[in-house]
Amino acid sequence: MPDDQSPEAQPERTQAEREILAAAAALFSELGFEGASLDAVAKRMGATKGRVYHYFRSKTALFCAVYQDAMDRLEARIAAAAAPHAEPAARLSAMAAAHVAALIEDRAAHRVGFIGIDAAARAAARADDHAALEALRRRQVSYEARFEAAIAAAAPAEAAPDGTAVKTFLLSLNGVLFFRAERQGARGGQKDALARRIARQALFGVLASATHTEETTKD
Amino acid sequence: MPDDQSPEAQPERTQAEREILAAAAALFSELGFEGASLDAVAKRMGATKGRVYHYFRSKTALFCAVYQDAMDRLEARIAAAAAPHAEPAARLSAMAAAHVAALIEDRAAHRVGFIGIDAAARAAARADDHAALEALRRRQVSYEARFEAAIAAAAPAEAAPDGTAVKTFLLSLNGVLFFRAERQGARGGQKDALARRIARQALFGVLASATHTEETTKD
DNA sequence: ATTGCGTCATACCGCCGCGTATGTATAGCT
DNA sequence: AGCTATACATACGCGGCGGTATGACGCAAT
Repeated sequence: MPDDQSPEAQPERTQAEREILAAAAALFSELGFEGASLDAVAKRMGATKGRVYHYFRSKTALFCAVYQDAMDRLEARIAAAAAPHAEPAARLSAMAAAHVAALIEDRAAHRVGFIGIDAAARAAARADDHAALEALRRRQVSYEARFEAAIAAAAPAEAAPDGTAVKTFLLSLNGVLFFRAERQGARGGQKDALARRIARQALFGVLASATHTEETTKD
Repeated sequence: MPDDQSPEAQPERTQAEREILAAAAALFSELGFEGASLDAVAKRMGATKGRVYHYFRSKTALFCAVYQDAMDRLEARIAAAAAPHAEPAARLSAMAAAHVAALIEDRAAHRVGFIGIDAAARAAARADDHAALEALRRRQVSYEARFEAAIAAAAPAEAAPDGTAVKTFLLSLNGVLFFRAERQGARGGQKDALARRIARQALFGVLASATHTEETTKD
């Protein structure tokens, strides 16, 4: 079995590859996986489809490359943000803020993965494309598991949030991907402040809701 | 000018229409607007495309009908849930729980509107389709404004949540649409309990986060 | 019986988009 | 100078899908 699907070893991208990936991320983000045609991706770079197919086997492979690079950068940032904190609550807070900040920058690539991965899986014909998409899904799951563990560590031991609460928490963080890109041109400090505000709101939700659970059952 | 686009007066749907709408809601929800073909919708009912086009002008019109009916039911439930409560906090809590409960049932139709409305707008060619989609968007906005007002009424007056907090709150509620349909076959009581838990988590997030705002700015 | 209308099914057109096959220009190597 | 590999552009095949045109079948009214 060839190990050409090694999910970690992506030594470097060519400038030509990065240009294609940037155009693909932008168009996949705007129009979705099915809505964005490879001709449109190529035209965005002033090129034609032959160039895209020279570097990527299929539309699905291009999709996977976009999201895989985004996950590389995201995981690096999360690891860097979580490392200096030993206190569980501070760790979780830093992770959440770093997660949202990473989504704000790199917005296009993360919209791609969050919204279009199902569509890509349906359109995939080749077996290796399916395998690459499945690897990406597993990577999403393991990434979310890291947050689940951080939440469990930060929450009071007698009232750990359940799976639904964790999913709701993560969706609150990922909600920035759906915000209209109107105020996209904010300063770096603005973005960090926005990320921290969203992270705090989501954190209050999980922790507080789990603390005194099943109290106000009646309206 | 004919007033056949009256957004409120939908006297009744035929049985044949309801069957088409149900099939369309299911397929649009599973495959998205672009991924679901009208042939597939028809085949799901054991019919052909001619039947669909006999009752709906276009694919976009079918899409709009699905979501419009769902919004009719949703707004009716919200109004019924909010009516008996005069206390702002209780009102908001009841509205949020009713919203999530309505999304859990009617899941397919609401996934359609939440996920596929942009794709439908891009694919729309006819002018009346664009007008119908625009009306649906305005309806979404006015619906969310109702929650925004309810939040402002329930929050302490000196710290009203801003637009970002409100959007994050609504996305937390709408997160159920993204949950995998694995545990879909839950009892009615289970669904209500799930809806209340999600609503409580989202509520704790907005209100608590807004109350002592900008406190833990540093990690 | 005939006419007309509602209710579909069937057949077909046109377009678009993925993928491929082929040509071409440039750079590097010998 | 030739030979080869890289890096594209161009052109085409082919299937799928939205939309339309046409026809068939039943039923109700006359």
